[in-house]
Amino acid sequence: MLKLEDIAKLAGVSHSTVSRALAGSTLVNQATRERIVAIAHDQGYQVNQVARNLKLQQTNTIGLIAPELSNPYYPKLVQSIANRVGESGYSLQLHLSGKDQENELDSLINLRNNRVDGILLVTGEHGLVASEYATGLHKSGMPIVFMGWFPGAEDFDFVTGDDADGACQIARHLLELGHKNIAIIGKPVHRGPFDRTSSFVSELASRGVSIDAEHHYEVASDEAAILAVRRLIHTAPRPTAIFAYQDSIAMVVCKELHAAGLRVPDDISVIGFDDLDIASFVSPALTTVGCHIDAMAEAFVNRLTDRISGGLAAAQPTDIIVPTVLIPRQSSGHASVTPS
Amino acid sequence: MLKLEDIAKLAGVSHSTVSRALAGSTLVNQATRERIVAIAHDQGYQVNQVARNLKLQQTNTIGLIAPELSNPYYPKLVQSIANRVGESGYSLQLHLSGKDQENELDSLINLRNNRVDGILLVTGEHGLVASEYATGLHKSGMPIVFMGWFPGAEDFDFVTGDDADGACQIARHLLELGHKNIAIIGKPVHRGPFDRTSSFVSELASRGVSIDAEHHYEVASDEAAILAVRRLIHTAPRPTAIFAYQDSIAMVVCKELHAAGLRVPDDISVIGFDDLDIASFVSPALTTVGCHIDAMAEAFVNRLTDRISGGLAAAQPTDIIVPTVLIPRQSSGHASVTPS
DNA sequence: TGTTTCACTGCAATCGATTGCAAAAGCATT
DNA sequence: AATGCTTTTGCAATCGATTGCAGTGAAACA
Repeated sequence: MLKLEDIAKLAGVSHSTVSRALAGSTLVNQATRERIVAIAHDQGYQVNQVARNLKLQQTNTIGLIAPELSNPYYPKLVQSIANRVGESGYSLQLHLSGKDQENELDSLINLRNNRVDGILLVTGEHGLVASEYATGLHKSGMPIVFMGWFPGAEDFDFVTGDDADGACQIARHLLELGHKNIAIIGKPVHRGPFDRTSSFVSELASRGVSIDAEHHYEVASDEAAILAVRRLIHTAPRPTAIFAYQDSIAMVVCKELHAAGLRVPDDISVIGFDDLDIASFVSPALTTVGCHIDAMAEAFVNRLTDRISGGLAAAQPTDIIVPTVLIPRQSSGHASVTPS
Repeated sequence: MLKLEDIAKLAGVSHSTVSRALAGSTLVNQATRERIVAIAHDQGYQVNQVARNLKLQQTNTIGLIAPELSNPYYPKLVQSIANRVGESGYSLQLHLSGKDQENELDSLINLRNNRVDGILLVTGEHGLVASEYATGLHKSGMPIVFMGWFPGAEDFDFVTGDDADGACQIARHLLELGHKNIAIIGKPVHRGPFDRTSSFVSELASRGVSIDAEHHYEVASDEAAILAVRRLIHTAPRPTAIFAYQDSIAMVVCKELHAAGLRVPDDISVIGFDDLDIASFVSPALTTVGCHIDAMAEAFVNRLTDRISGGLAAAQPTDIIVPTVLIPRQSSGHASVTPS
């Protein structure tokens, strides 16, 4: 592997001059520079980034920690992020923290040891698991931007979709369709000011509709969601609509309703959350809420690169809330008048 | 950020001794070593990998190039690979080469400049785009392992699923179900000895069934697949089964058949390829062929790490063929006797 | 011709680790 | 106490870049 020294010998100059020439410095004679550049090009010289990183104390690398790729929401996000990171001239070091984010701490340590210039941390359902270490790292000057909300997120830069508003939109959508008897299959997580379930409930409440306690489930797995559906459909009166915490649950719900001989949306409407690509493929296509994920990824990455370049060094941490929109498809319809 | 020198001062020894102590070398007195390790731990010292990488001429980083994450096949693969890479103690640098692998060359250059220890290159439909550069890089000693087949793949280590056998299994499955009038919606790519379409055709031929030319489409997009379906269903006699090149196409096909009022599998059977997670979610659940992706990822990563550690330095490039299995679900059934 | 100026170029330090080799220290043996 | 042998430690080179500072040479001016 060629180094500066080798090019220097060929050009009959010192390695310093080669370094300057390749960097396009005006400190080197134009003729000399062109000659050096030509030689370097001929020889296929490429800078050794490792050495460069050590000297410059920066790596042009951004670390990304995301929980997993099995949940189809994340690949979509990671794809967008990777594209933006690449466009910004950084390399991406990817760490999957695991479904329960159990590797989050290790990932952070690893990224720190590798001296990445900044970290994008996508928190999952468990919030910020390695919060102590992350806080220390952040305080010691490592730029970190979070995606998702967790208690204490306000101390950092973070980006999130406006899930609360999305949930309100769903609530209004269902009310407009005449639903009054609505069930929730949520998750046992609470995202504070961005919580889907509580926003949904309070929006309904503000319009005079309340959720029956036996129509409100918090499920931690697909299996639990199936059980919830089985119990829900035997309550009387049966709910005419189900709000599922996320598309992946909504899909399971639809499947189970179908298995039970109920038609969606004729007998029961189902609405999800996230706008997964698959949501439009299932039958019936899922009514859902989502936000423009590219916009979200762009805000995410830009905020980090701004922090890295120091332009925002002194600025207070801020949150970026990306709007969500309702995407009505086939799984939601008018409330059935006579639940059979 | 603390460095060896700092710990050395605190311990009253030289930085060399600290380095050795932390590496667990026996060249340092046990008592001294324990004292140093304790101090380093108290101070939260972590080695600077960048400096270490420069000195050791290795980065403990593996580069992964994959086309994209929009096609749901890749996230599944990337997840498995990332897990294996992590378990092996390497970091992962991810590059998405784009749907048409247009960034493949840039990604390779970047990985080389960052001196990754080895490269996992997942080729897409376009084969190896940056073949000249990749070949040169490989010859110059960079370990590279490929996933997927392309002309010339035999010169490298590569891993692939046994698509040819999978296609044969589909052929036999359809024959057993009594299908004789079968259509193909393939892709205009040819994967040589692992080609799905040609294996499918020849397996059928060897059992006395041939494909009508007007029942054989090569489509490059979902839209083209839809058009193909529209034309297929108006041919007489209408085919009783469709073999789709991949699950994502099969799903589109099902959707379009449904829209045309045809029932799957009662009127037409549909079989895909890849065993995407979604395949079991769509209705009807898709009969498909897949291989154990974890096994494939493991073989992929292990081969690379073996090359890196030099154990296989002299060994000839070899291919690893991962078996595929048929997964019969609901989208395939007995041939309809009287196509309406 | 001697001096000043300015455009280039090279020397050498630096980034933070690892490691061969030499030196020092410890200990036993005579 | 002198010698020899081990064990332990430190010096200094090295990895391959970047860059402040000093030095060179030529042109310009007196």
